Amino acid sequence: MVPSVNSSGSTKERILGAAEVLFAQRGFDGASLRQLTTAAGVNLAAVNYHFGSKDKLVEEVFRRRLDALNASRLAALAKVAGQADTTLEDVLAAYIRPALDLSHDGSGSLFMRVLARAFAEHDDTLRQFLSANYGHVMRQFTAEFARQLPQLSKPELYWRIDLVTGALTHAMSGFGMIQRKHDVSEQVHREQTAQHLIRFAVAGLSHP
Amino acid sequence: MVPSVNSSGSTKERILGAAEVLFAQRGFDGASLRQLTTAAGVNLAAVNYHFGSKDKLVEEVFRRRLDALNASRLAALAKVAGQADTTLEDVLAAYIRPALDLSHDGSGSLFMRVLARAFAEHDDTLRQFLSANYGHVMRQFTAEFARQLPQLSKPELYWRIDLVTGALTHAMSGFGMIQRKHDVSEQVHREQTAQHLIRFAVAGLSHP
DNA sequence: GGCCAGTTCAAACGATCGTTTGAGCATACG
DNA sequence: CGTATGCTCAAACGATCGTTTGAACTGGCC
Repeated sequence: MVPSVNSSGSTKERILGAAEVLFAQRGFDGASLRQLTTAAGVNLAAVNYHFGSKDKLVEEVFRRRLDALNASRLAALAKVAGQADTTLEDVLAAYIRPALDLSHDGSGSLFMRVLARAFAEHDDTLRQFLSANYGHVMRQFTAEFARQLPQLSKPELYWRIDLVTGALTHAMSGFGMIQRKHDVSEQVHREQTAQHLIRFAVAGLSHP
Repeated sequence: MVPSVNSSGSTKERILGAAEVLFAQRGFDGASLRQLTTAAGVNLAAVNYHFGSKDKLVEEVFRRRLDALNASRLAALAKVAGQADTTLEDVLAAYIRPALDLSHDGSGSLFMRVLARAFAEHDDTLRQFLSANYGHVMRQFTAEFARQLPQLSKPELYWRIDLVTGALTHAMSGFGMIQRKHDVSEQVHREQTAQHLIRFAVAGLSHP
C-alpha cells in the first residue's frame, strides 16, 4: 500500500524520515515496521539494529525534531525573558515562531502532526518521555507567562496555557496538508499566520 | 491488566461502556477486543455478534453519544439562530454547553477524550463517517458564525472555527481526569468553566 | 415435553505484529 | 592474504490481533 522508496541519506536517516511520515498518517501503533522499512527502502531488521526497538525509534523521531525546536524556542525566549519592556506577545512569539518555521519546512512539515497525536494521548509512556526530556522548556515559558500575567492564580494560568498550547498544536498540525508555492506570497502568508496565531494566543491567555 | 468487570445493563451496553473507557485510554487500535470484552465481562465473540466488526463498534460508540450531543446543540442553536438580538456568545454557548454537560456526566466523561483522539487523526475513514453523519451540525453552526462575523472571508472564518473547535475539544477532553465532589461548588465551577470557554472562543473567533 | 430463535461460549482460524537469528557482504587494518 | 568489524539480508520466532465456527445454553410458545 505504501512502497515509495526513499533512497537518500543513510539507513538511519531514511528510517527516521519514513517513520515521521507514517506516524503522522497512521499513528504510532497503526504504522507497522514492515510498512515503515518498505517505504524507507531498508531491511525490516534495520530498525531493531539501529534503534533497538520500535519504542526507541519513536523517541528518536521526537528527539531529532524537538532538540532543534526547543533550542530555538529557548533561544528566542532568552532574548525577551526577564526584561522590563517585554510583552506577552513577545513571549508567545518565542514559543510559536520556531514551531511555525518547522511546520512550513519541507521535511519537517509532518512532525507537528506527529506531535499533535502524542498530545491527544493522555496516558502513555510517551508523555513521560516528553515531560522528562523537554519539560524544562515548558517550565521556563510558564514562569515567564506567570510574570506577564501576575493577576492569574496558578491553576488558572496552567489551565489557560494548556488550552492555548493545545489549540496551537492542533492548528499547526494541519499546515502540512496545504502545499503552497515557494514565492513571495508564501512568506507574506506565513507572517500573517504567525501574527494571527500570536494574537489568538494573547487573547486566549489574557482576555478576561 | 484491565479486568474490572462491569456487570450492569445488557451485553451491548456493557460492551459500549467498556469500549468508551478503553478507547479513551488506549486509542482505537491500542484497545483490543480481548481487553474490551474482558473488562465488559462478556465473551470475545459478542462484539462481532452484536456489532458485526470492531469498526462498526467504534461507529456505534460515537453514534450513541453524538446523537444526543448534536441534538442538544441543534436545539440550543435553533433558539438563537437567525434572530436579530443574538450575539456570538449565544451561538458559542449553544455549541459549548451541551458538550460541557456531557463531559461532566459520570458515564460520558470519557467520551470527549475519545472525540479528541478522532480529532487528531487526520486521514481515517472515521473522519468520513463523522463528516457524513454529523457534518450538517457543524454546517449550521458555521452558517450562523458567518452571520455573526460578516467581515471575515470564508477561508479565514473556516480557519478560525477549526482552531477554536480544536482547542475546545482538547480542553474538554481533559475534564474527565479531575474527579469533583457533587456539591454546590461543582455547579458553580461548571458555570465558571462554561463562561471561560465561551469567552475564550469569542476572543479566538473575533479578536482581530 | 418438543421445538425454535436468540444468545453465549470455548476453541480455533489465518493474518500480522515486533523481535531475533545466523549467514552473507562490504570495507579497513594487521 | 587473513581477519576483524559494521552492516544488510531472508527467514523464522512466539505473541497477539480481528474474526469465524459450531456446539451449548436460554427463554417462550405450541
